[in-house]
Amino acid sequence: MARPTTGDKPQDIRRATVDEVSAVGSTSVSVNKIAARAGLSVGTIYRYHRSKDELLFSVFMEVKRDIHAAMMTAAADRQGPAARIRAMWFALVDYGFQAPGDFQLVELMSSETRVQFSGNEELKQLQSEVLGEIQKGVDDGTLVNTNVRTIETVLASPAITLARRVAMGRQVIDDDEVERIFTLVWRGVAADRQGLSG
Amino acid sequence: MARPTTGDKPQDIRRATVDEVSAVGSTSVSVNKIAARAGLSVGTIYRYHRSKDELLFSVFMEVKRDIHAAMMTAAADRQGPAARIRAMWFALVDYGFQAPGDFQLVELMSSETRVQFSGNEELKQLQSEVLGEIQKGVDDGTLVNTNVRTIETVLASPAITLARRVAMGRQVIDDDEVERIFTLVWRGVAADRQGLSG
DNA sequence: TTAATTAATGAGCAATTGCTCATTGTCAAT
DNA sequence: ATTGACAATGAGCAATTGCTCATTAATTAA
Repeated sequence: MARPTTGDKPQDIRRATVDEVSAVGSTSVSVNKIAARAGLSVGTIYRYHRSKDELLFSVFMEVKRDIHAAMMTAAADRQGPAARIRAMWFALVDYGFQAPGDFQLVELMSSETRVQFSGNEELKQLQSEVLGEIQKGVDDGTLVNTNVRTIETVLASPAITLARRVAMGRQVIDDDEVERIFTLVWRGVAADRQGLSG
Repeated sequence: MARPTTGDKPQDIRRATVDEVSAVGSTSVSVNKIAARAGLSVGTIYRYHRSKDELLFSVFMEVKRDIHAAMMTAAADRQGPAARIRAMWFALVDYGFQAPGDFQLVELMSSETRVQFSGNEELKQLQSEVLGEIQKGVDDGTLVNTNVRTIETVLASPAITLARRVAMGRQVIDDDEVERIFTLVWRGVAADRQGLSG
């Protein structure tokens, strides 16, 4: 008894938002242009989102969830902290390789001071799940016995750097380089040396 | 035989630009607001800079030079790659602590695909000086024998992450955390272990 | 004084922004 | 057919943008 939605508008909007943000930046992005890119009218965007801020934050959260899910799925069939963390790390980098725009959106929006960010419970939840995986590694002696956040910083930073480079198309990064970086990072955070070559 | 400039306008413009960019982002920044923040009129900005793009890029380059100089100065009186690289690393983090806005501007502008960036000779020069320092470490056996760019990525990424956190005021980072992070990173890139505790 | 030269101003223009809302399209039930 | 309900449209508004340029301020040389 109503006009049905044609196509998958939310998905179109998300795709257009990611494309536009990764093209012009998260702050100078324009709703009018997102609508044009999605092949929709502005009004339609405002049927699905209350404001520009809400639109950006909602797409940001979707992407965050996807990245988190990719990491957790990769870890799912691995046994033990070493294999799980390695799988999560490569999943993170891989996500950046396959969806550079998604990654750039997250990066750009994280570089801003947004009230919505600090204090968001779901965001905290995702973060603590990752820290939990690291904690297991510390507990069983796989990882060096230090602050989990410290370890997380050392692990995540190069992964983010790598993914960002791909997102910017600045340079091509081959699998060997990714492997080399993980090797160095793992040397740093692993408690003992497991098959290292000077 | 002409009206003299009063005050240091270029410096006022730089400060206002850094503040405005770190407040609203590099793409949505407005020349009108920079002028207002600097206590100048728009026209004056355009006496010193040809366009908005040129203004942003010129301030970006100034900051880049400052950061580079801080690293090189810190390394100047150190002997040997280990001490020099350590000094450079802490100088980089320290810069981010003391001038968060500067750091945020560099970060935000580097996250964009700007034609001016790739192909800029001065930028390449700064980068190659840093890589040269690392190369010395590889040559004399201090650092692990792998690609210098790989080592640079592993070293720089957490430093950038740290500085960004400070820039965003997201959390307070004490000296111990900085030291802990450097310890882990150095474990990763150093050829042998020098006084490490599991 | 007067002329020449440069510094600095800020009203204002064309273009673009986020967002609204009157209108039209499309379905199910009557 | 007609009606009620929702989906989707896009012209248009008030505000803001990057930038211009006619004007004024401040100085020295003649």
